[in-house]
Amino acid sequence: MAREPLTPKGGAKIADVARAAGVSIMTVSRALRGVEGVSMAKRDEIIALARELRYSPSSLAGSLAAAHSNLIGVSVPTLDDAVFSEIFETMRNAFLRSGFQTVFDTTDYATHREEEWVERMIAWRPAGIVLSGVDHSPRTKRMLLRSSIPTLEIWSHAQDPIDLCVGIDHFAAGYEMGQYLTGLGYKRPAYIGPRAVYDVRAQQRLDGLKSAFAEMGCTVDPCIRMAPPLSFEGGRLGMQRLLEGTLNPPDVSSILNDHMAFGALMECEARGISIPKDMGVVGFNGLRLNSVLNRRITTTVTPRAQMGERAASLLIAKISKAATVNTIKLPVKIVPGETSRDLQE
Amino acid sequence: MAREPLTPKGGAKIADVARAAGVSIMTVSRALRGVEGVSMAKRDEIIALARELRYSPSSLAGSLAAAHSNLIGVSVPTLDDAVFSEIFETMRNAFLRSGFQTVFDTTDYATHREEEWVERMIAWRPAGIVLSGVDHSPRTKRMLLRSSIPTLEIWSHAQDPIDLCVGIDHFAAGYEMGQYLTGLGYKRPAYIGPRAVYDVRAQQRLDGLKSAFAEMGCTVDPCIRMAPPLSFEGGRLGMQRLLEGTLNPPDVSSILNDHMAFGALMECEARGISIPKDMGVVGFNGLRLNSVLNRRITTTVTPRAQMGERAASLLIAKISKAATVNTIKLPVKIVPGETSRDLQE
DNA sequence: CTGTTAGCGCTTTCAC
DNA sequence: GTGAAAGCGCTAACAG
Repeated sequence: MAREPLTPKGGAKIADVARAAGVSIMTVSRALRGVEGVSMAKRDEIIALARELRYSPSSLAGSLAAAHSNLIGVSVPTLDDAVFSEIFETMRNAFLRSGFQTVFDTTDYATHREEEWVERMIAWRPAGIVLSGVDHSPRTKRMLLRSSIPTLEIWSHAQDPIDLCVGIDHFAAGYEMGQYLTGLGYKRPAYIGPRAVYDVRAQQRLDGLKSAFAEMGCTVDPCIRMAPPLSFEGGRLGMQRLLEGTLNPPDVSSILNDHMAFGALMECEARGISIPKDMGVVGFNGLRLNSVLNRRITTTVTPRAQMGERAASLLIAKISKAATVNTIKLPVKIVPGETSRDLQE
Repeated sequence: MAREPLTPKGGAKIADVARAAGVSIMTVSRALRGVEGVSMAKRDEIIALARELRYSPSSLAGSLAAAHSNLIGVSVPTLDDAVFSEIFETMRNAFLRSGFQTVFDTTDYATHREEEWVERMIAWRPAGIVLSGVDHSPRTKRMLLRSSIPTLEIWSHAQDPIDLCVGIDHFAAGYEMGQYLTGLGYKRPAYIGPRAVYDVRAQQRLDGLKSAFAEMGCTVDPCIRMAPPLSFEGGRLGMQRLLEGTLNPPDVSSILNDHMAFGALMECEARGISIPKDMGVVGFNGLRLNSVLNRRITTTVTPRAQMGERAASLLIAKISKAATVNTIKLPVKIVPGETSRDLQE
């Protein structure tokens, strides 16, 4: 057994601390974990000694022996989108407060990447797993279900959650925006977004939008499909494509998110198209950028921070086997800006 | 020993697979890890059997026994800043390609949070650790040094790296921008950024800027110090404060990053201040937003993707004990936009 | 190519 | 309050 010891530079192990303190290994273990059953005096002495010996407990050994870890795995499609970095940040903070360590990966909206990640993650026996943004492969679902690891889906209010779910109703959000726009008198909407397979939630919103317009006998056309990154540049490029591809521009453009919508506005500005006079533009999410614009983009504000908060507490509750609901649906809010107007006026 | 087994739902362990295959545990271990020393036939059979039994290997047990894990810990100050999410994303991808799993946390620029994170991280005996954006506490350095875990500092070109380092020279970057601006004839610069203690790198850039202006007998004043989030809103608010606090506005404002600079531009627009006629504005980083603006912000482009790439390969090289350099300094590039002009013309 | 032995560093259980 | 024994699930080392 001549292999290098796992502990840094052959650093102190629990046995070394025990020897130094003249107590058993178990007493050290209890003292360091703050578990009942050690006299105050001994505890303090042991803690001081451990520090002196620069003892660093091995989470690997600890979790293996204890049959549970404090790891929580979180998967998001991308950090490129401000939405997911906000949701993620809130969750991570909440988990940290409860003593959990977040392990994390991005999937680029690819279900097979998510599947591989779930498999790797399960191998670490985490306390919980959070999935977001994409639909999951059947194998992903199966693995998760069998693992009996508490699992939470965030962002979309799933109709058929694996376990727990916190999110918004994307179809309804799209529908509401559609109603708002038809209410203003818009009749020839266009759409700029990702390819359908790429982002299921976006597609659900588009379906909602279409549905609302269909009630007024209108179709959403054209639907410009962009490749990632779906941010500023994608929006500008999308609008360029939209305008160049038609002789009869739409009266309103619904765009995947506020950042893309901003890019689109820049393209309009460059072409001398006046918004909202010549065309309406609406985004999605209510991102921070919007708050500094002198002419704000009409958008649907999503409750990202709240979502992260609620998701974290729901998952933590489940991990500690507290009884709770399984599903939370959060509301969105349409916030009119100066990129749309009432056509009847 | 009546505790619940760690394996999901009492799932199969390596011994179960061995029994089913009629071979020893070691043969299964070798077959599943793809290690030399198992006949093709047996290997395929074992793999099929493992799949059938839904065997999920425990990374906990595996890493403990093997005395190393495939975890890499990465700490960034914040994901709010597009810069760090880009660097992080590139690194994470590179690590993944090499079979490493990224564990991650944000520190909000707080050295004590970084210190706590490093302590937790070391407990997992990761293959490597990446630190970014902040100066480290003495205890953080000591822990890392003693742990003998390969450590890489990214973003800043540290003068005294713990181990490996990939970054830019922030002082030089600030100085270069200062020279560029004095060259254009600017004489009364102002600055909008974070508090000095908050972000050491930003302070270094400011020092460089000051230094260049000092050579022309000019001082950078006022320096507006904002609290986070240092994004769009912070920039707008900062410019508001700057303009309201003086009767004699600066001839150029150097702003922490492009997003803040954009916010500042919005404030100028609202007040009827024409940029660059009445005042110059420069940002930092060359963020994506800039690429869609019709009037781009003069900025310093930083090589984020390259930084992440180089950092990952350097750390991986060190982990596999390949000989390499310890430090890489990357160049930045000033890209003039339409928010500054030559005052001599 | 395959198996046996001896742990990795810690926590559980149970006895004192 | 404290300790001894018995693993957690896996891999390194060595012997065939």
